[in-house]
Amino acid sequence: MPRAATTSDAFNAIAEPRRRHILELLAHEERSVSEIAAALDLGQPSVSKHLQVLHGVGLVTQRREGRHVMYRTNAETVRTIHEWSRLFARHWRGQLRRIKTHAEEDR
Amino acid sequence: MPRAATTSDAFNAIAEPRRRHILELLAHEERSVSEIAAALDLGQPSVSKHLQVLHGVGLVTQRREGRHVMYRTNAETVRTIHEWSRLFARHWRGQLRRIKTHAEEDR
DNA sequence: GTTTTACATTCCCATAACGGAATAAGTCAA
DNA sequence: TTGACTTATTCCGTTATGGGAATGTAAAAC
Repeated sequence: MPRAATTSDAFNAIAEPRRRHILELLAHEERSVSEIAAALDLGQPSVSKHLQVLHGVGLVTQRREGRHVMYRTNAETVRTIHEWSRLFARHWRGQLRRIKTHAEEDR
Repeated sequence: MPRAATTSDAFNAIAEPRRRHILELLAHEERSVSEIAAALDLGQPSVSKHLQVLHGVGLVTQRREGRHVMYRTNAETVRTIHEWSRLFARHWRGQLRRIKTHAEEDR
């Protein structure tokens, strides 16, 4: 059995460093494909393909604006990752601080 | 250029669903390789290889106990994932609730 | 030392990835 | 319609994967 497809879920999609960069770039503002390619110094086909992967798992939204297609991070899906990793929050730092920081880190 | 190695960082290591299961299983208590294999219904070689990947990126710790090797999740490394995903917390839920929940979710 | 138990490490193969080049497809302007 | 521009989709070659079987290594029991 080979590795799971990058489009199988958000966890596989964010395994690629360039896709994480794209998500960071699109977190605050919409960008077109060519803008992303310029910002990350990548070829346009590569960027398009990365965006299809991200869109496939719901990590970005897509909106056509004339000839351009504007992409933006869908933070709600990133939240899936956040929630999963939060399962381990109870074990961050030593056991002593657990009670003290429980309210903030276990939230 | 192929996909990044599963051992390149924690993001790549947790892309595999079975490795996430292992981390969940080892979050609260140490387990030996054979116990993990039994719990997840996987072959021993597969489990060993997954554990090497997880250990390589610091997601689990390793301790020999006689013939057994005990593994346990290293939550501190999972925290890396948590912190990255937290970058997007500002965009969870609508803009209106942002101020109200800022203290808890942006922490 | 020999046997048993517990893990780790090959070897194998089918599958999928990534980037780049080339090409296709969709949109607007004249 | 033709042409310019922006994005999407093949096609290609290189590389890594995950599982199973077989094998290697390490530690305890006898």
